[in-house]
Amino acid sequence: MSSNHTHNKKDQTLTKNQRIVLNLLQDSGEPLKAYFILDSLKKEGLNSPLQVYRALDKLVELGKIHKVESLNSFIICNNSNCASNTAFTICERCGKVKEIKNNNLTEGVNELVRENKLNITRYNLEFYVVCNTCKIN
Amino acid sequence: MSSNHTHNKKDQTLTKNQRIVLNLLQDSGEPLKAYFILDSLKKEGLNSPLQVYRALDKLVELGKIHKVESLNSFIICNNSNCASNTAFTICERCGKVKEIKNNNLTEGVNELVRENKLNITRYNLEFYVVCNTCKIN
DNA sequence: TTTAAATTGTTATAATATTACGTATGTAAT
DNA sequence: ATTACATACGTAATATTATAACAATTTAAA
Repeated sequence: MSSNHTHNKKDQTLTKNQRIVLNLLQDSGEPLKAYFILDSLKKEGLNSPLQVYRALDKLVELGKIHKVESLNSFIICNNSNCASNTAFTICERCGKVKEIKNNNLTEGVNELVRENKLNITRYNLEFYVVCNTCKIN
Repeated sequence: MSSNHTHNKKDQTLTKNQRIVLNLLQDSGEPLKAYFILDSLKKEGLNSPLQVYRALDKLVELGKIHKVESLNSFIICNNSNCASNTAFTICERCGKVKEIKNNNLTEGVNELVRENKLNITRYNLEFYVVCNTCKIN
């Protein structure tokens, strides 16, 4: 049983559907839409939207993936120990999405949240940008 | 021609469909979904989803309303001179949505954006909270 | 090993949003 | 006033995103 994916222990507890959806998102690195995932995994045995949505829901719950709300898409979490707080940059020109992690911006936001003593349980931040590649061109 | 709505000059340039959609969102103060708006305005002459979506698109473009992405809903802008940057709190218990404006949090975010010299053109921030009312109960 | 919880597969349908097309309207330049 | 242009309109059809309902099965734990 070899695989070109690196899984941690916790991945072993995923069900088959959850695992193949996670692998696809992992390999892609880009945000993918539910029905694209469905089409891509037909050959793996996924037949209905609900199978995809159920896997996605679970993976979001586990913090392994995130939903990019304004794109109706799902992306692998690139921050292994991230909580439910998410922050993304989305390039307005090319659509590229990056998860922002552990930088001044997210630290600053966390501090602001603490300072302001809002009862914030989690947040989702979407920053629209012109990415470096697009900026040059 | 009297009205219980307060309109500024610019509202005069809105078309009929745009105006009745704006008025509904204004009177409601809550985020409303497109098809709810459609149902509500049947009697005013709105017949198809597209009429609603076109009005909503224009109003978003004008900055008079905002889309709350994670709710697929639209809410009146309560900050008359706001740009395309938006920040909301969303109560996880009761669903109440408030636009955050001109407070420490948004000022802080603006400063972080400046400091980090990201090519950010606009942002949408959604903070999930337990609102004061729900916190008590 | 029996019970409870979670997951599965399937069908159907709900909810959200856009495409395509032709018509009408308002505005500005000729 | 007439043309040209952009914007908005109305309507029908369709695409996209997501969930409900139900029965069967697997899994984990007591």
